[in-house]
Amino acid sequence: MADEEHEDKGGLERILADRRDKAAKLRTNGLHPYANDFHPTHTAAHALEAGNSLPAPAANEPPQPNRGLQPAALDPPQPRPEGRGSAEEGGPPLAGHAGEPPTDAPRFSVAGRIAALRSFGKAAFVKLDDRTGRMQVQVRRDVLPAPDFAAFKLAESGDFAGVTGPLFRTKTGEVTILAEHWHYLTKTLRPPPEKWHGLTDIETRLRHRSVDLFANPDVQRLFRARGLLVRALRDYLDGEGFLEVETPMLHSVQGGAAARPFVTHHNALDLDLFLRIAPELFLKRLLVGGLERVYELGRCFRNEGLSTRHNPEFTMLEFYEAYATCDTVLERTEEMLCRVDARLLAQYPAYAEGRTFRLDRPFRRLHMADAVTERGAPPGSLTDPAAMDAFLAAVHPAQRASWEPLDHGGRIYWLFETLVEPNLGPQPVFVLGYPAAVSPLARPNDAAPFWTDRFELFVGGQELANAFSELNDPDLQAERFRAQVEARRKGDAEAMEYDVEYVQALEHGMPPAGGFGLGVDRLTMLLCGVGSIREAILFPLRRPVG
RNA sequence: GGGCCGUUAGCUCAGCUAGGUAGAGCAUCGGACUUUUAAUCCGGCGGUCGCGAGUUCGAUCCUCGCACGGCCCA
Repeated sequence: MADEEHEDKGGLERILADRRDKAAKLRTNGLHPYANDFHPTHTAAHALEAGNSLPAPAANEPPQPNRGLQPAALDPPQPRPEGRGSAEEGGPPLAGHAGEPPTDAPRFSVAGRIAALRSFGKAAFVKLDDRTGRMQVQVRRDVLPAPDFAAFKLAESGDFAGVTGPLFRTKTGEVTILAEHWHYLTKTLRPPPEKWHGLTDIETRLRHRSVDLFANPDVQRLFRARGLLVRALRDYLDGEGFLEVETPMLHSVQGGAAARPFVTHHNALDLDLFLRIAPELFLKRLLVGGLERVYELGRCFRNEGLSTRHNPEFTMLEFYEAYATCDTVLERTEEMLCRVDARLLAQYPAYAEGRTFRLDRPFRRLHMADAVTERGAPPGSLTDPAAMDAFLAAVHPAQRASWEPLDHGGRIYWLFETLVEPNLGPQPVFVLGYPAAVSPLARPNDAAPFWTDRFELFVGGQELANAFSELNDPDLQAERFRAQVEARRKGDAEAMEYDVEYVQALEHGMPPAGGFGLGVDRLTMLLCGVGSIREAILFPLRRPVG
């Protein structure tokens, strides 16, 4: 059949043709190669739990634990009556092997993708993967009806199938379904990746995430963990009385962060729009409106380069809380992160291994002014621009081009980024007190208005969160916007635009508030030990093929 | 933008500092096999060696350029 018709064809082409032939043969046998008429009664994990009460095999070799995916969130095991499933009692054995189920044993219907298939001619072992794990199935010609066995013979790894039958333990102790019914569900045309090494090439993995997910259990686990993290963040904030909201992603004014935006166009209005770089200015309008505690978890877009830490679209959490301050937000940050991490580790304890940091409260606090002077900046340079200029000229002449255009506050922040940030170490640390010059939306410190009440949280040496007491003085905000506009005029493409409507909203009165922003992709990277943001995003931006 | 490394069968990789137009394992196909755990055994099929130039009698291999990717730096 296939081998003769297609023997002149090359590798992949041949494989596709052979598999299409099998699909055609299924149809010839009256079976649908893309059937959708099988209803599983159990997941793999549930069936395995049920099988745990089966007696261990009598064989000499010690029982082995079941292999396969770590089950995801599931109900606890159901207690089962004693004595069920024993090979020594019940109906007549189906064949001469130990550990076989009695005829009155309960039946389990499980469906999934064939992850492995070991055939012995008249019998076979099959591994079925579903969302909860991996279930072993034994297929035997003396058990299956003849049409089912014929259908099974056309199965290969990657296909989807459903089986029904009782549970038993193999001689090695693995809980297994003895298939009394084999139901073909989906024929796959493309072969799955190599069964031992899997799919490892990062480029292929990202371009074919669908394959990556079913071929690499770690990847599926990572995205389940990410989903859990997102849920835990929501649960925490919901529990604290925050309202989840959705604000525009299409902005007509660029603001809320220092970043270059994507530009798009609305045809009907003939209007250029920006994809949002941050939701901040809309969320704070909601405080003016009286919502008091709001958060948004959603996508932001920044037109920047790609790196192991940057994807042009990324997920950010921002929350705003009336009557909160930088200090109370800091406390909340510790609490939220510790609680979220505890939920992660309760379900996926392995993510604690290999960490270089511990989320133990309280996190270290470090004032930027102290951090910079500890690294050699003369204390006087923090208050005296001339002293700062002299210090930079003496110590960092080679980087003059990068610090010279900056104002005094900008130079302090430059020193922080240059001297301190690379040496923060892996443990969590709150860096407190940012110059107002680099914090156009933050409230100035009452005692020293050159500074703002702001912090950034660094963990694993990476910036994770940013928060501050919000600036709600409309006139001062207007002044800050004017400075941003001036910076844009001088060529700073990341500076904000003057947001007239936002200032007007502040003129209606925004309650004093604290605000917070967190990179969800980075949180995932950090807590799950992933080195690249591309790994933590299901479909990171790639250059199109061709 | 700069430096280094990579691109060989559907997948994972050898081969490249001996230049003689390709190998292994898995998958797949044919055969054997009713307790496997990367099953085993026997026999097949499968490749414009990333793309384009150059050197050479001859290039997967050497040289140059390009594309794509990875890591590091800015």
